[in-house]
Amino acid sequence: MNSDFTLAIHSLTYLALQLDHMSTSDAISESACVHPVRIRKVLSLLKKHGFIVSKEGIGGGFIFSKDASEVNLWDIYRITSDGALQPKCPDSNEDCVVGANMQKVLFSIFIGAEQHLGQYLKNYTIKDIVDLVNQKNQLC
Amino acid sequence: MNSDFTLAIHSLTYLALQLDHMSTSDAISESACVHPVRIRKVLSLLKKHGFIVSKEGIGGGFIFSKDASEVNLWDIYRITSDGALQPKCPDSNEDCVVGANMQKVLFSIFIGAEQHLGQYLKNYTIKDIVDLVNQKNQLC
DNA sequence: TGTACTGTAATATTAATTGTTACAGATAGG
DNA sequence: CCTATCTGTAACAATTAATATTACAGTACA
Repeated sequence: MNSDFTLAIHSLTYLALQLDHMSTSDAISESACVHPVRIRKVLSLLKKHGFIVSKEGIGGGFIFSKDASEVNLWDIYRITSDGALQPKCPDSNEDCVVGANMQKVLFSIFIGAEQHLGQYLKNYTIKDIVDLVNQKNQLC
Repeated sequence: MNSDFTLAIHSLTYLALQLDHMSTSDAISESACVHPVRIRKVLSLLKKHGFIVSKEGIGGGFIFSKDASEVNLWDIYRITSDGALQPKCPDSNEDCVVGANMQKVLFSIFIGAEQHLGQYLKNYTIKDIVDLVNQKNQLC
C-alpha cells in the first residue's frame, strides 16, 4: 500500500488540532516528514471531497471543514487508496485452466477483502485518532 | 501488496489439480507467467510450512501434501505477506504531538486491520479456489 | 505590486519488485 | 558411476512504482 492513506490521516489529525487557523502545507509536511508538494497533492483530493477547505495567498493554507467525528478511515481509504489491496499480478496463461481463470477469481476475492476491511476502518474516525494520539502523548 | 500471495495461491491451485504426479517449477511458471526461480522461492516457503513436498532430480518437482480443503488463504497470507498491509511511512517529527505519536497509533490500527482481513481470508480454502476456477471455466 | 500561499505538471531520484544468471546439491536411469 | 533433470539459493540486473524536487501559473492579502 502506498502511504497516501496514512499521510491523509496524519494531515487531517494535524488539522483537527489546529481548528482556529489555517495550516500551510509546509507546516504539515514538517510534522509528517515528507515533501510539501505531496501534502498538497493528497490534500487536494480531500478538498475535492469536502473534508477540508483551502485558501491561496498570504495567511492561506488548509483547514478542516467538518467535525473530526464525521470523517472515518474508510472514507479516507476510498479517496486515497481505492483498489490498493488488489495485487497487480501478471496476465497469466490463457491456455491453462488455472491461468485462464485465476485472475478473475482472485479479483472478486480481493474486492470482497477490501469491503471487509472497510467494515473495520469505518470504526475509526479522525476524532478517535486524535484521542489516541493525545493518549499516547500523555504517557511520555 | 507484492504478488507472492497470489503466486502461492496460483501454485497451490495448480498442484491441487495435479495430485497424481509432481509438477516442476517450469510447468507452474508457465501457467502463472513468471520466472521459475520465483516459483521455487515461493514454494520453498510453503514447503517449510508443510503444505507441499518437493523432490529434486529427474521426475522431481512439487506436490500437495495436504488436502486442498485444509489450506485456507489466511494460512498462505501469513506465510507470504505477513505485515504487508502495514504502510511504510517515514519516521515523523518527534517534536510534534502528531508526528511523535502517529506512527504507533497507526501501527496498532493496521495490526487490527490485518487480523480483521484474516477473518475474511479464512473463509476461502484452496478447494474453494479450485471450485471457483472450474466454475468460471465452464462458462467459457 | 510584492510576498506568501495553493495547484499542478514535468522531471529526477530512490526504493521495491521482478527477472536473470550461475552454480551447488539431489536423484533417477542408463 | 556418469549424465540429464530437477530443486535450492545467492548474486546481480532490469524494470517498475513511489517519492522528492523543481518550476511556474494563479490567487489573495497587505
